[in-house]
Amino acid sequence: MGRINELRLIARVAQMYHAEHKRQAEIAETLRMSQATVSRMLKRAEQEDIVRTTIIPPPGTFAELETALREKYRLTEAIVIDCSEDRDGAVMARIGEAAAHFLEVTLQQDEIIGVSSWSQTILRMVDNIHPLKAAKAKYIVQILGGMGEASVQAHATQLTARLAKLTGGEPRLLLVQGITSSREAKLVMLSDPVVRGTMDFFGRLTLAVVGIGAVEPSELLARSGNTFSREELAMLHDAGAVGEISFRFYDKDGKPVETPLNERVIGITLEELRKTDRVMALAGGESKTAAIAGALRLGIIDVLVTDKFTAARLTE
Amino acid sequence: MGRINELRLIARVAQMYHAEHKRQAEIAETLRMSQATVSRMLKRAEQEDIVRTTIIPPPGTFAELETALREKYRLTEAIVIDCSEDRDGAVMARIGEAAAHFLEVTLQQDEIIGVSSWSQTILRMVDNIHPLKAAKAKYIVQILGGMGEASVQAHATQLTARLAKLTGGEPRLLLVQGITSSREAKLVMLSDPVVRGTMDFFGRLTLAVVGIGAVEPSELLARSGNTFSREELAMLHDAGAVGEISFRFYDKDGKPVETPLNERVIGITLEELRKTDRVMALAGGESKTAAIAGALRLGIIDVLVTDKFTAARLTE
DNA sequence: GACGGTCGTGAATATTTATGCTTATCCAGC
DNA sequence: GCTGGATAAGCATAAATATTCACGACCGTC
Repeated sequence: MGRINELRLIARVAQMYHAEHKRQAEIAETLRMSQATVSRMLKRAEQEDIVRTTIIPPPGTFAELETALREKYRLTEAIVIDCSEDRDGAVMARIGEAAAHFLEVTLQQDEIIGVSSWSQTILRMVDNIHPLKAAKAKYIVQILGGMGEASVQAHATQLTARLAKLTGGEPRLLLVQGITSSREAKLVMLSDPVVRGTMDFFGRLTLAVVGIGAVEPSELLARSGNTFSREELAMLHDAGAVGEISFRFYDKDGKPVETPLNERVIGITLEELRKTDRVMALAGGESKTAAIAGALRLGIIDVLVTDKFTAARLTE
Repeated sequence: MGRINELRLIARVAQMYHAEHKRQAEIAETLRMSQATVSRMLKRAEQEDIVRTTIIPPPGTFAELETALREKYRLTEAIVIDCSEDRDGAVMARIGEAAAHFLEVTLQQDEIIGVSSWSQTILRMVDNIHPLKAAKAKYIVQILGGMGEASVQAHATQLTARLAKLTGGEPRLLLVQGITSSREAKLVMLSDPVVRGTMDFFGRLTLAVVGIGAVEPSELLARSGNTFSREELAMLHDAGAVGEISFRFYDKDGKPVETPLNERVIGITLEELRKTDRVMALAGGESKTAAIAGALRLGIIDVLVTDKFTAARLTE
């Protein structure tokens, strides 16, 4: 009896507020009640489902997949990009682009950014960064040594330097092999004060941008030439390794896989990544699905940028 | 290219804000941007139609009709009530109930309320007023003399007194005939200081609650007995009178109709009503449609309470 | 390549909204 | 009929949100 009149009034208040864009104080005056009452009525309007707010995701975005990813893997943020097909080149480009935009918008003053500089996807990200959007980074730190021959290494260096320039930061390069030939060789490298200087930043990063690699013999071999021995590959495989970040391996449950190989890598460790404020991972593609799933279970990734097909597989 | 990423982010912010009920400051922190930017993004989300707010009128309410009425007749407020059929008794009861609720909610401290105390609908309103809702009225003023025989007059007096009691105000009665037998008789009545005292309030009302009467010989005669002469009725008719408020007549365009009858009425004038802060009219029913339409065109009514059928006819 | 206009930003601040507190009333149970 | 707890209101004020401001970068013209 009284309820219908009450609801009518609430609906009217909601209409004035939401549709006619009147201030609560104005509504209160028109309807001769206090602003507090109007505020409370608006709250009730939501409870009674008289006003309903719908979020319509813009076409080409995948809010649902993102939410599912965030919730399943406890991410701060997930970015899922559209792509017509699984073709790797296109996917990487789109991931890089989205990551670039996100980075630009969320970049803070004086960040210390670590970048895993040999990933193709990260390269695409740097390609797409719009030079400087107000905030300036402090240092751009290369968090993994170079790969393969000198000319390829130069690429990595350039990427880091370019990112540094675009963000206004100072580059901190790691001019050594990412994977040394032996434990001893690594120790020699580490004796270089410049190398140590760069590596000192690993524990002080405010943001790390990393790629995720799959553990498939073919891929690893293709990428790194003969850096891995047949035994090492077998060892990784036996230990259940499914992927790597900065050549630190882990299994499908997100448990780090310790092998002697660790001793040969010059790059950030998973522990150091864990201590980093924000870790942003860029990866997509069918072949990397297991690697990404494992990486997410490590619990060190805050932001994932991937494609819709991979996202769908990850949330299954 | 960049736009899709931008929209994605806006949608994400909108989701966090509207669906997850996070504060802007919290969103800003999560996404490493300023609260100002979040606020701006939310505004853009509305512009881009990424968030859409819908007001769902509760069943049994008629927001559209109300809006149409408000706009067509420039009302502050229109209240349209549901009723299954045009049966007058039921309609009056519902109108009275709705008016009572509105009055309760919008009643201010120390109002001086004028009430046209012989309308059946207003009687139903008073019946439905929930005794006192915080605010107390100052005076309840009877704005039209009594009608017909003494026993009926007592009714009117009681209504005013009851409303006074319910609202905590002091009643100001008008213990005279609403329509005197002649101009001279009226002057005699007006010489009574008590009557004058009540009438002095007519110009100081903060709220007037009035009924609207149709000009149909049958109805007028039925209601008022033989108070009108055949000549007067003819005069009203010739002048195009379609309705009355407090026995002040007007035509279909909302132009007051001046006849010698005016000289015999003891009650508030249209001019006095015009000066009143809020004038609330209660009326519904097929037969009163023209009278209501004319009344609304007078431009003195702020709030109309009516039924859905009448509202529909009025907005045609 | 310098110049004015536009745009977008964060910090500070103004405005608007939500809420804690107090009071008054109502209702249920005694 | 009286008391205790619940409810709802307004006021004052805290909290949240919008806007102003000043500044720096970008862009198209000269």
